[in-house]
Amino acid sequence: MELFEQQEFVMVHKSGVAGELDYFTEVCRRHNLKITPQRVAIYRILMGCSDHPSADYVFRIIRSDFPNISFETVNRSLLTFAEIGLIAIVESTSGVRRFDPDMDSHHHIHCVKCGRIFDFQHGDYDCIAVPDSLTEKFSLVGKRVVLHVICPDCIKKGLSVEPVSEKHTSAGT
Amino acid sequence: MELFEQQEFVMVHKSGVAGELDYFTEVCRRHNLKITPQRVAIYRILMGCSDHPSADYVFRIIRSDFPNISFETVNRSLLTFAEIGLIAIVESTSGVRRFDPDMDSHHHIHCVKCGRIFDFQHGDYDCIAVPDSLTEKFSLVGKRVVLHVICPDCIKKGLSVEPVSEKHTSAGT
DNA sequence: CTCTTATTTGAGAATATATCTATTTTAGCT
DNA sequence: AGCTAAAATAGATATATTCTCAAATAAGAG
Repeated sequence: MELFEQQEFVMVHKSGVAGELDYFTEVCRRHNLKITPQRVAIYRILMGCSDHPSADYVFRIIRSDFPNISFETVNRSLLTFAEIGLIAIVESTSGVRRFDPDMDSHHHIHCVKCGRIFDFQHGDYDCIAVPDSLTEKFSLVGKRVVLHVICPDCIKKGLSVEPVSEKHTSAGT
Repeated sequence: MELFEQQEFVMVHKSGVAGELDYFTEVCRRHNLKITPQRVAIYRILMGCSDHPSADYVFRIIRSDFPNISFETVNRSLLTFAEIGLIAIVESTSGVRRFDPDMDSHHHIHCVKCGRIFDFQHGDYDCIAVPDSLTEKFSLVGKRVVLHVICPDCIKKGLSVEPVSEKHTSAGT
């Protein structure tokens, strides 16, 4: 499962609802991964997400179509997808691993109270320069700005609110 | 445990080995937290870390001095310290919560292969502007640039290396 | 279209991580 | 020294992730 070569191909034909599955198929082929119904279903769900689903979230959604699928399959597929660059793993502070189906350049807002993560676009941030001293040592895969905030909901709730458990609260963004 | 007011005080007298415990004491007092031997020991360990320890890491270290301390105490103390702004919780992709004893402005390099997190300083990044449209809605607590890379070790190890388990591998940075 | 094989799936157990509860201990005040 | 609210502890529980291996199957070969 090579990770190095993926970058040059990313976004070849990702646009359009029809093209998404072609893209998925192509990337899987390139990495000698079989196209299974489970993987297709998982990928479809990811493409319908505008937030940052956890494995558990995907698992719960997919079960309505696919009652026998195992959590293990969902989780392993997500990790595999991340390895071949179909999706990303989001940096988070909540202790639950979250995935990001959006591979276009974007940035994140983390609420330090509730752990929610919001996406935002900002052209200025897309083109920040990375020092040569770093690119000499590290192979750069991506970059992003992360803002730590207290979100409007948590501001409303006031100062003494504990972070909520994210168990079973949709994808938790 | 108020989170809002902390910013203005950060770095009041943090410099110097001697000053660190004074600072700790002062912040605890301000938040009506008791100065217990356990908390002091945990804070000392944090101040000796140049990386991003997990609760488990701190727990294992502290046990050599403090054989009876419980994991619960360590974990709760770390969360408390984060709440009062003595340390930060680091965004990570490994599924293990990590803490950052360094509260000065700095940025992170995440290895997407092994999950290690490296700190770096870069003046240009410290002063990136945050759009008004965001600060109007969100209460800004901090900001940072996160670079996603493959680290030198993982480059050396080649393409087909799986992410290593971080169980018992020091603090895992 | 069928055979073959390496990959993938799924069930259950194991491990890792984090939190809760109830009880005992103690820091810090008087 | 005594009091009291806060904190520490042990143990149980909840949550999240990974492992193991037998059974199922995608995809290429014939």
